[in-house]
Amino acid sequence: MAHTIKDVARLAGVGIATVSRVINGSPNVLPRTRERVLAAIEELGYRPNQAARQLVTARTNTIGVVLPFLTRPFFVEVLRGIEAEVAQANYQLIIFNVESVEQRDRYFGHLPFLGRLDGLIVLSLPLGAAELDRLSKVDLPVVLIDTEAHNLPAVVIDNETAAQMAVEHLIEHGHQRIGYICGPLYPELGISVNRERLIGYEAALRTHNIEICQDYIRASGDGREVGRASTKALLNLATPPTAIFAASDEQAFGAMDEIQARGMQVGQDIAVVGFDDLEMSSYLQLTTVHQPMERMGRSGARILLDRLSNPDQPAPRRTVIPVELCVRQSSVPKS
Amino acid sequence: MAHTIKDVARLAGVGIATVSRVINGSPNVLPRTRERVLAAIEELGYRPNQAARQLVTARTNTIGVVLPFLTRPFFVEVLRGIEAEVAQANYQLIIFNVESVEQRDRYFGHLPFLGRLDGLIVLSLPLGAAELDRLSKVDLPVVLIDTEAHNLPAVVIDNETAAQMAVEHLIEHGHQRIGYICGPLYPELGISVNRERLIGYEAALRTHNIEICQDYIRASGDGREVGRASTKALLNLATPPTAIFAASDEQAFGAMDEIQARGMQVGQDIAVVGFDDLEMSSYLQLTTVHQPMERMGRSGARILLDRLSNPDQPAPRRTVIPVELCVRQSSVPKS
DNA sequence: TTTGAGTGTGGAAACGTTTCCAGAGTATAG
DNA sequence: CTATACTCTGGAAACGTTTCCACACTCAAA
Repeated sequence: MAHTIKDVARLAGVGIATVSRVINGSPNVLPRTRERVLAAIEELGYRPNQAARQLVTARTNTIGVVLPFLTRPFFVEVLRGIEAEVAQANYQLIIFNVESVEQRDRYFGHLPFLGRLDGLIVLSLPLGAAELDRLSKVDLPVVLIDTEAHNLPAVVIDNETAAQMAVEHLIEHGHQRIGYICGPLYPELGISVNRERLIGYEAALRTHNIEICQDYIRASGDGREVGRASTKALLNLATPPTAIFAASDEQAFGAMDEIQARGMQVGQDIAVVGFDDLEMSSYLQLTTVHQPMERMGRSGARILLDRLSNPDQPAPRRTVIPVELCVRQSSVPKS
Repeated sequence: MAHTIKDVARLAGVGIATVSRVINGSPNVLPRTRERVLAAIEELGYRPNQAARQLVTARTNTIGVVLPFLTRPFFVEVLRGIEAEVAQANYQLIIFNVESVEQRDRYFGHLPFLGRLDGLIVLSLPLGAAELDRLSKVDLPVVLIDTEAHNLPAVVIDNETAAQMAVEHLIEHGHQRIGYICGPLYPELGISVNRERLIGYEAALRTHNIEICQDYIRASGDGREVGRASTKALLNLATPPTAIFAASDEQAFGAMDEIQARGMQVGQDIAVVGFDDLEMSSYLQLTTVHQPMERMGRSGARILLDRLSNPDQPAPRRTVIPVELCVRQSSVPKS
């Protein structure tokens, strides 16, 4: 059986309160007393029981993160940032992976993490009125990343402006017929980036008095293969676009696959711009909007941690992380 | 303030012990009593305090996973399998990401998770004598995935045999000069797959009386770019290999990059075989050893969970997950 | 010397559960 | 009608901490 604080107290010849003070770094302990206690702790290999500690302090030193599709690079990179920041602050990180509507509803319906968490990060998942309502009732500090909701602190990028920037880059390089490929505009889990980026795409065209052609907009599914299929459809049009803006790098990879499979040159014959800047994108020379994913994770985690150590101070309502366009050969071929 | 079991008991007009019995599904409760209690729980929105529960039961309902490089696809896929299985069993999952030797030593030196976990999964990280010693002292159930250690249950694949199979596939298709590219044989964290796969590579050659040429073996770093560099070195040899076996798909992608950059055809001019079977590998038509990553995660998690619910029954010492070779055009061009 | 503040310490209450134990009630067998 | 067994229930102990409170002591000021 593991030792308790009483064993330590007895061995050190002090009271349990003093041991507790030593453990928690209270200043009011005589140096020689502290040393005796530390020696006893060392000798017994004593470890404070976390459950007992939590029970009395009502803190768990744990934060949770709910995220969709643990497997997709974007979410993993953000998670990595969160993990780094959380570990550094000596908190634990519990993850809840959501891959279906039922799972999401299970988590937000039952809130199974309720007693176990000091705070929660929700990544990319939009929260509906029901979820917000339930969350607000239990007063658990929440921070959102890559999604927004009334009144909750959020770390986001400006998808509209970023997309507009990407499309304007294409326009500046002489393109007038620009396709947009993305995943479903209204996906099951309600993730809205594809919609927001569509708005930016349309804004760029409108600004330059280019007519918006519905045939150039293909919103179907996620992933590389679907991106390739969408591109195939675009290139089979009577008047195909000369440039393609993809709402994700994975889709853009698919576009490049299709272009190359047709014996055409990416950048030369058809320009491609993506969104995310995955590790592979620079290898493939894909022009893309760089999202600082790890930084978004760190930023969100930090906001939550700050709020935990400083409960009265309000968290910043909305933190916009700047993005930038990485211009590579897929849109501007080397001369 | 949140309600306690006492509030529920008072409202339902029963004792706290009865409420506890209802919560924990004890059979000896009169149906109408149970209903009164459930109604009270519902009305108050009562949730049992986890810390109090843990304190008295000495169980946390949480398992931890220590894994390196949260960002690499292989580890993420395995983690996903673990998460799925753990969530299904109504356990929480705490993750500890290790990206440096210091971090690993911090985790295994202090075992900061000690009081918070019912069990631990170690993914891919080899454990030294010191770590094993410490772990055995604290009697925390441990399961290893993709790594092995004296006496601890482990879920692994047979890297040697798998590599041998991959190389023999190349030999059968007429290749005699076969290169092997991989990450460092003795990396910082001690991960040993590259070494094991090298042994399989050598065994295949030896079996077919092919001389092992040290120039054909390039162990440098991880990732796609390094794979490309290794391939460049191989192809610049006076007598370059006609086939390349890469210890990871990421490395194989780099090899394909370099081959294509030289205007040669993958599969036609140089054959490439990888290891992992990432999502992208089928798109790129890469022949590769398929590792059922998610399944490995699930399998390891299940072994741990079984052991937790059944402490006396010994866990299977070594579970070997079968792998298979996925033959695609990178080694056998379509005719 | 007395007062007062300040420092170091220990005992005990409190946190919210689970579970042991005992008791009340009911049904069954002798 | 009593003895026995079984079911349902409630009180209270126990889990291992933190923290409140009280006490003893030291030292400086009055």
